[in-house]
Amino acid sequence: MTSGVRNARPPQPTLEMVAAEAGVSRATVSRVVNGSPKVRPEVVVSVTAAIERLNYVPNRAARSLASRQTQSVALVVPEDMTKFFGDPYFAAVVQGITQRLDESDYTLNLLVASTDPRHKTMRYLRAGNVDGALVISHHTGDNFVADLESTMPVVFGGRPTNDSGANNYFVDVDNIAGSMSGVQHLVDIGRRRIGTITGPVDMPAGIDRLTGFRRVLENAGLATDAVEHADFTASGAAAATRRLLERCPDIDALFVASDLMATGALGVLAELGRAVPRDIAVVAYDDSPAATSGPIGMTTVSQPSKEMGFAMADLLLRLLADDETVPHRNIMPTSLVLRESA
Amino acid sequence: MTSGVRNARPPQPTLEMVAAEAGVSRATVSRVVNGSPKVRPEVVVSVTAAIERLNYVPNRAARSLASRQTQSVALVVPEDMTKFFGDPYFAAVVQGITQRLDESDYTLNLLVASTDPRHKTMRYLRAGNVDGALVISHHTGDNFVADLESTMPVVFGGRPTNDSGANNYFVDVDNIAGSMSGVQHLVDIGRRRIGTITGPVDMPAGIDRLTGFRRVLENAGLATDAVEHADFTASGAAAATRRLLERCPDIDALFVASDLMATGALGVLAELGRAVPRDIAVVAYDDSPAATSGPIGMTTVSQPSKEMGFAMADLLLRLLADDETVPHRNIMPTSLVLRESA
DNA sequence: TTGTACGCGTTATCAA
DNA sequence: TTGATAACGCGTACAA
Repeated sequence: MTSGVRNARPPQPTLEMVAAEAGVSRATVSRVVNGSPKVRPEVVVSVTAAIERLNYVPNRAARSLASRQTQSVALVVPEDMTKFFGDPYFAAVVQGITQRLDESDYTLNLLVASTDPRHKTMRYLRAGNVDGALVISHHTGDNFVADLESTMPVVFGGRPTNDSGANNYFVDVDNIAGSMSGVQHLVDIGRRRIGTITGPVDMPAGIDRLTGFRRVLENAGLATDAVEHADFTASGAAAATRRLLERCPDIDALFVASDLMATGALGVLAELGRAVPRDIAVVAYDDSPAATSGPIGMTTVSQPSKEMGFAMADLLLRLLADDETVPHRNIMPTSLVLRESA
Repeated sequence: MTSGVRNARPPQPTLEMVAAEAGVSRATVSRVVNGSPKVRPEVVVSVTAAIERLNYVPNRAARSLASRQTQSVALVVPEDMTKFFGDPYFAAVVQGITQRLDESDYTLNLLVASTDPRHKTMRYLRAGNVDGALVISHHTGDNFVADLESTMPVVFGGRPTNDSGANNYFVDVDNIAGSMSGVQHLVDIGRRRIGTITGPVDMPAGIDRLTGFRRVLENAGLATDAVEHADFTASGAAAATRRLLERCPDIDALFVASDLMATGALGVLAELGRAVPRDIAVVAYDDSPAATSGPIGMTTVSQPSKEMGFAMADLLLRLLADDETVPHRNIMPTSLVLRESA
């Protein structure tokens, strides 16, 4: 009932207190905490007991200040929250990352911000909050990454847009080959008027999947004009699909650059009474949960999103451990998964 | 090309360096950085210039160690990643939280972990990484919160399960009243055999929404046996719906405790050829994007999820600022949104 | 194997 | 208004 009681929290125990409790020096306690081999077993036992008794947990700020490392890494996502939460692709990547990190002592800091990535986020990063960074979903305009790389090890998910120096570390799939396999399937089942809903053309994944689309159609001697751009969201894809059908009402197949966008496209097709796959066959990209959660299972280009997250984290951890043998790029395989939509 | 170059990153500038650059003492630079009013304007200018020149950013560990605060708060979610990313409810809450935090100097640390919330997460929290914590989606078994509260200010999203002391701070809606409004609507439109798919019964939101369901039916003199429990996931709800329809094939209405679960239920109903709302009217809960993204718009109990996140963050920030006037609970309003499903 | 002593980069308390 | 100087809690040479 007394006001002010709220802030009357007991101070956390310190190394000093544990040392006193165990009757040794701070240094010895520190050694025990950090698992140094050169401590007498009996001392380890008594110190450990003291730690338990006091419920001691090392202070991270002090530890980080002294050791010059934080034992945590950041995942930087230059998108807004709704996009981040809306696309199952991100969920899969994050899962893979945390899975790898859970095997280590590192913790993850999620930095989702399109609004002002260069200021608040960069400040946070440069303030020594993390030892390294993972960057996914970056766009051509995101030049903050250059600054970042001069500060700490960085691993990209997806080929960086500024990969000129080829000194970047990244995990990716061959988006061109992936989309080619999907579009080729549409050709193989006899479709001749094929359209596409692309991702943003300021992102490698958007560009490359469009390139694959064009390449297949050119090889097959088909028209490549049925193209509409979207933004990797369901609503954006829905609008793009409407535009495309208005401009090219005769298409008999559609390659959509992500599962999430395909849900939007399929919604419009259903609304307009175009039967899938009979009237229009649809191939998507990702093989995320979105591919199977709708009324009609999507034929889609499967990429190992979760494994990519895992690989990114693994790469970064090895970088942080000064592993000299890590390869700069890790290109993972895609495969076409056949379901109902095509 | 030289190996080892990777780690040749320039050291971050320190207060000391800025002081030398500006020709003043560390203390003065510190004052400028922290916006102290008692520094000569001309000195402020020259120090600021030096800071710019050196691209200085204060080291957080050192600052945190000295000031005994971190300027960051945690959002603790005792669920696994898939659940967290799968439910739009969480997205909305996180959005609200970040929105409030963006107006402040605090940053957010997301801690999502059902696997081992008491060990790694609690350790992280107790290591002084954050000044306060937000807890959402907590279950009866989550007794780690007691420890947490003895360490730092905590604000809950949803009435805490151990709210005996009534000393907790939380933001919530009246789940009983909310669900009552939804179920009453089903009664009002003439439905007489009403079932429900509940949330987990170890969570207040699950329990209370079930209580509201029972209360309305009892008031109306209707049977309350058509109840199946689920876990706030689409697939869990789908399975529960199948069980319910097998046991009570005669139901003409269904109250589902969340929008996400309703997507699962609606899928099963469609699959089984039960027309909605004609054969079975459906009322859901949340009014998240999931309520309008499917083929049939959901009639649902709307709760201000984003605003709740905002309010939680606001409450915590005021607690951290030693605001004595903050109320312990903030109960926000719900409203029934009528769409096609009922 | 253990303890002493210094340094990590800031904040905060004094004097000046 | 400014500048020494002592914390803050921990890691780690170095010495014992």
